[in-house]
Amino acid sequence: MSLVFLFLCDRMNVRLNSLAEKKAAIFESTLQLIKEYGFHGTPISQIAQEAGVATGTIYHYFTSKEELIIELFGYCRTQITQAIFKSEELSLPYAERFVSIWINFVTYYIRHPEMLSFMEQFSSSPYVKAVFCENRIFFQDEVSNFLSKGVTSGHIKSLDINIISAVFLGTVAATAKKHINGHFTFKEEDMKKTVAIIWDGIKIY
Amino acid sequence: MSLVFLFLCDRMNVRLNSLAEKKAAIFESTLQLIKEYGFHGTPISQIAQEAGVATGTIYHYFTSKEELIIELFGYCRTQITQAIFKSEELSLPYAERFVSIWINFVTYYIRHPEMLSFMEQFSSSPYVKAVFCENRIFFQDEVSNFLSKGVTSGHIKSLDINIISAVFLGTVAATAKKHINGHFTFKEEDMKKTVAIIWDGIKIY
Amino acid sequence: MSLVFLFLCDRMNVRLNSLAEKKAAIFESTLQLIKEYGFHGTPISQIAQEAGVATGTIYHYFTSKEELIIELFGYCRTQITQAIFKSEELSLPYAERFVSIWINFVTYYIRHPEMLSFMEQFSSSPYVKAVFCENRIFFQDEVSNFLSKGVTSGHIKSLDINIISAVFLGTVAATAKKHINGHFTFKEEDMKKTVAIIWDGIKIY
Amino acid sequence: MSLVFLFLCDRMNVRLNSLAEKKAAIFESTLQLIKEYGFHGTPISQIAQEAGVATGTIYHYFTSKEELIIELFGYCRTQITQAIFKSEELSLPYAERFVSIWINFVTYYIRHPEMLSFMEQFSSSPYVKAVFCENRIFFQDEVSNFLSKGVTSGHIKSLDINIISAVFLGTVAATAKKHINGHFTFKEEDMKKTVAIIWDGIKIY
DNA sequence: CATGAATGAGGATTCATTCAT
DNA sequence: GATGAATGAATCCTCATTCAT
Repeated sequence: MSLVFLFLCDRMNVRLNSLAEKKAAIFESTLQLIKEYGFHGTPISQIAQEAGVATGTIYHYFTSKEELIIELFGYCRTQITQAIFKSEELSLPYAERFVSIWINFVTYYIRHPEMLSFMEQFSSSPYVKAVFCENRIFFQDEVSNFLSKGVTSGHIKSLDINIISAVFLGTVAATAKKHINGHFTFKEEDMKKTVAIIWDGIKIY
Repeated sequence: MSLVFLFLCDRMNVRLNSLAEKKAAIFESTLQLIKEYGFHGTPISQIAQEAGVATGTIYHYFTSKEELIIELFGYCRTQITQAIFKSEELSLPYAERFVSIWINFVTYYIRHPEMLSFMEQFSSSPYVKAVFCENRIFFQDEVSNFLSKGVTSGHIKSLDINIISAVFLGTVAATAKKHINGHFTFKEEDMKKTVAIIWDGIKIY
Repeated sequence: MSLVFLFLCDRMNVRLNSLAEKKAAIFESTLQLIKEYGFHGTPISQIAQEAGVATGTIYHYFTSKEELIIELFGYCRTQITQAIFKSEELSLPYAERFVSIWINFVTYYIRHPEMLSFMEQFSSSPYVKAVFCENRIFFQDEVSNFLSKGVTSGHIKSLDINIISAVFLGTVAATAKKHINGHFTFKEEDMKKTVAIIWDGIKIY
Repeated sequence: MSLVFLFLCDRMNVRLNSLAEKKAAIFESTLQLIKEYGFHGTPISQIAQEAGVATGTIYHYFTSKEELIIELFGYCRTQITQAIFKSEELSLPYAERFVSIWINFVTYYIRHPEMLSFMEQFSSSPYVKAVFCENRIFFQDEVSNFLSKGVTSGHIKSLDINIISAVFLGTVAATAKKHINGHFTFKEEDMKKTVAIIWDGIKIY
């Protein structure tokens, strides 16, 4: 490879990184602020300041605050999906993976309360409409697929996927919220007990 | 009793009624608007217009928008509690009441999507802090009491109340949301299947 | 008439006046500022300040800056029409009225340079489109009517009304501009000479 | 001549051309945008995009937006002057040239509505002040000279040049505007009738 | 009590201009 | 020279809140 080629590659990487990095910085600052001050109460100016960029810069990356919010949802979904579907757990038996994913999910939310806060606020805001066009079900792609496989593979009772997914995701969110709000500190053991409840109700003996 | 006294009583009743009625009108208009336009995007002026009162009138009933929101939360909790704990079901066996309350809850949310929308938005907004002082757990008073009784009476596994309540409330909200968002139409039968899952995981055989 | 009736009338008058007065104050402040700083370069905040009201107040009277501009055009047209069609000149012979109206027009613009400035800027801005729906020709209602009558009554050559009106209005604006810009001070006599030019070309001997 | 010299000449020509071409491209894109979106509503960024250059490039050619606008005015004046004073009409008798120039002017504006729009907006904007230092009268150099000559040569009544020029330029602009706005389609014949009006009022029999 | 005009601080967005590459 | 990302002051507009009637 010529030096020129390497040089260009390098420059492109730098650019790509800086773009991705700046977007990520904006996303993270938005998440923190939304968690603290709520969906409203987080002006663009503050997001910019916290992200270390100028107000106008935000508008190079997003055409409006709404677009920022909607793209942020995509960012969160990606982050969450990566965190809960660990490659090293792919080979686990279904029951164990079910438990693992549920616990990973709750653990991720507990470690990233700003994600939970945002996802909850987003899902009950009018913005959702904007995403429903492409994704009719929230975590359909990954979580629902995983649960569907459980049904077809005979590990899970033959219930509608929406029922199962409501139970799965509903308990994840409620558990994480209880923990974050300080009502109860869920330790590994407590989480296991909690998933056990729903796994017992869903599994095929 | 003199006529004057009756007249005064009458006027007072009228006033009390009209006060309660006006507050309710404000609450309902707020709920509808928040459902449609989100927590932000619902100015006081619009709430007033929709409720058929002047902007300034709102400030006779609530000192600020925040107070309106917080009182609205109380209003919702009362409405919901009344709707799910039906007096005619008081005598049912615990298992049946458990199922009934869960279904009543989901059904109420489905019939009043503006309530669900508000409760969800409220619970992930910074306003919650204001209510947590008095009520450390959301439906502690009623729902948690009911679930606690299940533990002490030996119908429910001896798990921490927070675990049980997370599962109960989490599935209620998730189920109602799935229905309202149009992902799945939960009929009576589907709801029964859904509660069955968590009841199976919680009950003592 | 009862006192109550008079009282109500009085209050209504006061209100109507204050509304009309406030609108007029906003209009006048807008005209002055647009004359001085141009169509852009006149922020709403400055208009408000100059008119002695708060920024937000402007938005009680006009839904947007654009609406303010468009209503301002209507205001100017009314003012101008009142100024150039003097009732005491109604009985003059056509030729003399023609001259009079032209001179009144130029004189009005010279005395109200902010009106000329606004009308010129407005007529070459994209806002015009908004008014053309209702008024296909600018001063059609009054000026064009007057000129049309000249044709039908046999005082003016049988030319298309658009030709005559272009000549009439074009010279009015150009003359006033020359005066205001300080290129030439048009005295009564000079104006008479100028109208004479176009009257000679238009009249029927 | 050495090759090096030719080479340099060539490069300089290329540069001059490309400079002139790029400036012209910027001018034309500015004119189009101003016509469509008004004096405000045409950001530098859009001008750049339409002209096929980068935003920053504009600032190689003009130190500021204001300078661009003012230079654009000069560009327009040159273009217009070239278009209305046709060399092949130099030998026509005065009366015919008068008519010709007037018609050329209107025709040019009709073919280049963006020029009329710009000239009108410019002449009623605060920018004019910047040009008035050097040119106290708008088309003094050319049009006024031509009209002055008419007076001295005895073809035109002995009126102040400002009066004559107001009538001449005022009717040109008004006529072109009426045509462009779609109020009336001025054909060659109609234009002739229109100039005739003012020529009749100005000429010496 | 009720009204709704008035307020003005605050927030979203734009855009002329700069500057590192 | 050319580029276009970055800047942040400036602008339009909103909306919670007040207060005279």
